[in-house]
Order: sequence, then structure tokens, then C-alpha cells
Amino acid sequence: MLTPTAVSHSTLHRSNHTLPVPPRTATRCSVCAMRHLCMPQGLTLDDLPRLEAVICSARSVRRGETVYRAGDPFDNLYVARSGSLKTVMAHRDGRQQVTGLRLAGDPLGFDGISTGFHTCSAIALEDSSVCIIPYQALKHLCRETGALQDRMHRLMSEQLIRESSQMMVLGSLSADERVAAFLLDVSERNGQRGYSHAEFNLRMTREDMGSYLGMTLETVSRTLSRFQKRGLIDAQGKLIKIIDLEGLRHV
Amino acid sequence: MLTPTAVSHSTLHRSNHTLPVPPRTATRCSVCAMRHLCMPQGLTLDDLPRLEAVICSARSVRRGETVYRAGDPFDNLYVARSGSLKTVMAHRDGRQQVTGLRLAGDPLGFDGISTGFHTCSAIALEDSSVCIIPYQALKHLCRETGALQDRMHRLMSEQLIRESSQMMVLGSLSADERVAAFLLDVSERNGQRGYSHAEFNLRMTREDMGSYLGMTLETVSRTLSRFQKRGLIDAQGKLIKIIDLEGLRHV
DNA sequence: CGATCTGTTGAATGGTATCAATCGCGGTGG
DNA sequence: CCACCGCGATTGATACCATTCAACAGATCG
Repeated sequence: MLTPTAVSHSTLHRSNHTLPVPPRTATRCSVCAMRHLCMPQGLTLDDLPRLEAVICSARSVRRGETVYRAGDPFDNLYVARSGSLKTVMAHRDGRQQVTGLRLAGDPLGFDGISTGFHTCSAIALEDSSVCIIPYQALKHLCRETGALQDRMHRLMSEQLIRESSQMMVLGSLSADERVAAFLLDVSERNGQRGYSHAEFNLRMTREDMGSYLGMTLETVSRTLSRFQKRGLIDAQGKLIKIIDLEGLRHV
Repeated sequence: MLTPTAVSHSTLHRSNHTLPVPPRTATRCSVCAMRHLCMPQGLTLDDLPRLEAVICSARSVRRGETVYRAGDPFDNLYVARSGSLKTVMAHRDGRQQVTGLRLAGDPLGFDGISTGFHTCSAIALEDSSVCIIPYQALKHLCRETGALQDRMHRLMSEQLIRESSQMMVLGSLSADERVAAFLLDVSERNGQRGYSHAEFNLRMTREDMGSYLGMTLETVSRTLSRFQKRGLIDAQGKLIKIIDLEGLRHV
């Protein structure tokens, strides 16, 4: 396991998904960062110091490194603070599949609560940083602060809905529809974070996308090319511009 | 919305998935039922009366009826008490997909917490009954009783893992593998409930299975037929016997 | 007992995977 | 500085698995 390290903001702020947080050199998350990124929406100001005491540190992960691995004992939840990560689940025969894409602000690690061990791995798609939230401490705070309990439940419920939706993508949509749905999802989430709906740097490889969407990397590539020829998008490798949002919605 | 009605145990006990609960005529869940079915594992005996006050009633749903519908305001969680249900999610274009199968003891309704409205529907696959757990009351009780909070978190986390696993089934497995994985999953869950691993009455139609597994009902039927010819199972319509468990695991 | 729903099976089509070749880019080291 | 290497991405040709369309059989229910 890696130990928490200081966050280098000079590199963080070059990242595509870093939220507009004032540069700081401290390891501890700033309150203003937490307000956006972590769990406290709906809390009163009185609650913030207590929460700050729980979210004790940030940790930076380099591209390709894991925040946690399937099988690791579960101690902490995390919140992506900058950058982006994928969650990956492995079948016993070795095949593995990308089960999620996490952007800045997204929570990570709920899968460990059930058994006390993580069942999937979280891997950084680019140099990223995550807030570390010790679960036991958070649990205790939830019992004192109803708003935090609410937020915790809502975050897990949101994740459940997200996964149900992805099940529908995988089970019911054609390859074209899957890719379109994925691009629209990323576009929307980018917009929610204050970035452009229309242009983003998608750090996943074609293989990651294929794995997430239940198809081969070749089919992903072909589909993107076809979308480009149809004037729906402009894809230069990982840099994706959405040209015809409505068009994408209708295929 | 239907109102809670008395549970008819005479019909319940004919159901395949009814747990061995002593017959009772009261609408209120008995403690012994809750101990198995609902949320209280890990609670002290002192906590039970308080929980009993929250889980105020049961409701019976006939085959094909819904416990809740996508779009309904969210007020209650539910626990399947007898019978079995499917959860269904709809795409905006009308296509819909089965996202889950719930057997006796499984929780229902977490999807509503996030927005205050349900995003999927829960439909009884046979005449069934569910415990009704008012969410607000449960939330308050969670703040008083740490063990209940724990259980709540674990149940949601379990559900997350279940959905991730299903994403992997849908994204990575062939039709044969999907059907085999599904049969093994149902077999295991049946076993956990004290029923036979080897023989069960699967109340889903071939179409439901196909929807859940991301394939057509014809392919499900063909696959089951092929499994039968290979001596892996014996399927007479909805009654399924698993003959070669290991064989199923290896395709 | 007819009507409708569910399940099975067959034949033909088509979408996606597979296999393979090539290209482009970034990093590395001569 | 540039050649080389490796990885990621693109594109093509072919094969195959699952869908689609269709007919029919069996169950269930009013």
C-alpha cells in the first residue's frame, strides 16, 4: 500500500479534470475543496470542522497506479479530487472488465463495505489525487450529523443507479448506441463539473472504453471513426469534441 | 398505490421461496421473521422492539403487480418476505431491461434514496409479500443504533457488488456463460435461503431472463436446451434441476 | 374450450469479434 | 538529433455467434 503523500498542485492544475480549487501546499484537504468534492452538501458550517478532522489527507496516484486493489482490506473511502480513475473487476478466469469511470468529485470504495475487503480495483487513468476518508470515523460522524448520513446514503444510491443504467447500456443497446451513450454521459458529467460539455480529454484507452462498453477496442475505434465521418464528433485520439450533441442523442 | 393488506399465509406457504416462518395472521412482521429477513443481524435484543416499531407492516403483491414504479416518490424501503420479484429499468425510448432478481430476504428500493423518486420498478414474479420499512424512521433508528447503520451500509454495498458483477456478465461473457452464471447465481442464493441448490422454480419467463442477461428469449431457450442435451441441467419450463454443477461452472 | 401467453425449434441474416497489417506518437538511447 | 522501439489507434477481410423472422407446440386462464 502506498502512504498518503503531499499533493503537488503544480502538476494537478495541468490535469483536465482538476476542479477550480485555490492552490495549497498542505496535505490536508481544504474546506473549500471539500465543499465541492467531498461529502458535506447540506451540512451546516458547524459541521465542517468535524468533517475536516475525518477527511485527514489526500494522496496522489500516478497514471496506472492503484488506489486500492481487489482483495485489499477495506479501511477508507475515497473521493477523486483531481484527475480520473477507472474501477476494474476481475473474473476468476482472469478476464477483467472496467466497471466505472470516476471523475473529480466522484466517490470510490463503497464496494469494500460489504465484506470488509475490496472486490474491485481503482486505477488512475492519469496522474490524480484522492481524498482519503477513514470509514470508521465517517460512520461515527454520520451518527452525529444527519445531513452527512443523508449524503452518504444518497451517494451510494446514486452509484447504484449509475450501475443499473450501465447494465441497461450493456444489455440493450447496439455498439453505436453504447458509444454515443458513453460520450453523452462523459459530456454531461464534464459539464456538471464546470467544464465544457463539448470538448474533453478522455483518458481511457480504446481498450478501456471497449471493456466498459462490452465490445472490442476495434469496434470502439470504428464507431468513433464513423461518428466522425457523420459529423457527430471530432476525435483526435483521446481528445474528443462533440459537434452534434442532438445527433448523438438520436443514434 | 396499493395499501398494506394482511398476508395470507395459506397461499404464501405454497410459494417456492417462502422462508420457514411460523404462520401468523397479523399484518405486522413477527420478530422471528425479521431476524431472518429484514435488517437486524448484529443487533442486540434490546434493539428489536424499536426496529419492530419501524417495520410497521407487510404488503402482499400479486404476480405482475408492482411494489413501486419508476417515477413514484420514494418513501419506503422494502424487503422481499416471500415469493420473488424483478426490478426493471426503462430507457427513454421505451425499451426496458430487467436489472435484478430479488428473492425472499433481499432488500428493495435503494434506488429511490438518491433523488427522492424511484428510478426503476419492482414487479412481483409470483404472488409475494414484502416488509415495508419507512425510510425516514429507519434513518433515525440508524443514528441511534450503530449496528443497524452498519447493516444498512452493508446491504447497499452488497447491492453495488451484485450490480458490478452483472455488468461483468453482460460485458464479458458469451451467451452460454451468461446463462450458466445466472443458473449458478440463483442456485447459490437458493441454497443460502435453506432451499435446494440443485432444484428450483425460476419464476422469470425466458423473456425476463433474456432481458436480464442481455440476449433474446430464443437464445435463452436454445441455450437451456443445449445444456439439457449435454446433461448439465434438466429444465421443464420454469422448473430447473441442476444435474452437473461443476459442468455448469466450467462453461 | 377457445384465446392468449410462454416456450421451443428452424433457417437466414447481420452485427460484432477475430485476425492481421499499418500508422502515428512519445519516449529512449545511441 | 534522429533512429529505434513499443504502445495505442486505425482500418480491412473474414468468420462466427446471436438476432431476427417464422411456425408450431404447450401451458394457463377466464
